[in-house]
Amino acid sequence: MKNQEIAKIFYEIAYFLEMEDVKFKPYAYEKAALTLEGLERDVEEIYKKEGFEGLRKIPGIGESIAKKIEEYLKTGKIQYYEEYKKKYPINLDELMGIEGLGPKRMKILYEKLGITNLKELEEAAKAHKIAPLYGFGEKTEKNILEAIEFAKRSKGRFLLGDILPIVKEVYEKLKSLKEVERIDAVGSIRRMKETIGDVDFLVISKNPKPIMDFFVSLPGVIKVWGKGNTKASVRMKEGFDMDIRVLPRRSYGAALQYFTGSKEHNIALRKIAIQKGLKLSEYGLFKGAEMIAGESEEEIYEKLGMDWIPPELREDRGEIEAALKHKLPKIIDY
DNA sequence: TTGACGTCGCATACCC
DNA sequence: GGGGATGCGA
DNA sequence: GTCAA
Repeated sequence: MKNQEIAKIFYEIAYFLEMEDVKFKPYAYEKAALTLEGLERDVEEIYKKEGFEGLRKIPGIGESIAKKIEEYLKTGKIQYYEEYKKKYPINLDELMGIEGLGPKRMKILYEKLGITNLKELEEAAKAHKIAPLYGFGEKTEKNILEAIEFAKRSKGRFLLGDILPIVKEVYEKLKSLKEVERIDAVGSIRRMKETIGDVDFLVISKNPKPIMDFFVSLPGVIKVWGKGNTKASVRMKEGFDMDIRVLPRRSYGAALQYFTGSKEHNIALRKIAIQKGLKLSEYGLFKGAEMIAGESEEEIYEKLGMDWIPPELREDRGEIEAALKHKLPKIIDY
């Protein structure tokens, strides 16, 4: 199955293009990569049976990207990618995962300091070579060092079973605050995925300040990434991150829907909205400037002509088609 | 052939 | 110290 | 670079 190998190359091409500030091509390559990853069929098999035209039928894959897939299947390489690797001989496997370090700053680090891997990045940061660079500073240098420590220890995803007890405890504490009118844990934790990247809480409140203060000083918080009036983010001692957002009641359902995801599910929903002449965002479902749904998830799905979809099914793997036909499978409850 | 491709909060560095 | 710009993450 | 208008 070559899908994953090719997807990885496309992600890296997207990163190279972002380094050069090319507009929108990164988006195209990322979309193609994402499609390949989620594809049931093996591209090699598609190509054998249906040839170039078969590849072109895959959504998000046009003339140019199909050619590159063909080239990879025939030769095991993609010239376009090889040239970028030559131009920027960087270990993206290691460096793409460093939080807070994106393509723009990576380019500067490579060009000014010749940094190509994690080890070199760490040495440069420890020797205080990074802070004086244009666009960097003391704070950024320190953040990079912390991000390296984190990347070394974990791969950034956590088992649901490991963090669920901690999240439940935090949830109960927040819920007991008098300023909290409602609270939900969303994201992959609400979808009950086996692995969780980070934890998201949504809150309704008219007085967010005390909630934010409480949140960033919870026991187990080892770092505050940021804290404002509507949004805060922390790292827990177990190594995972938690975010909290405060929202108005009128758009809470839309936010629940949006932040529960998955990303693929949301993209598919937005498309349905557009087909109906509507616009779906984290703020609500709109007909022109008028909000026609937003306070509850149920009304959003209803106005889109479908049954409410349980979070566990929201992966854009057929659940939307089923909900439009009102033929969702029942989830076994216990 | 041409326009859209999400958008926003936060932190940070830069400029005045 | 304030204010618009940029990078990043979501 | 891809899609849809």
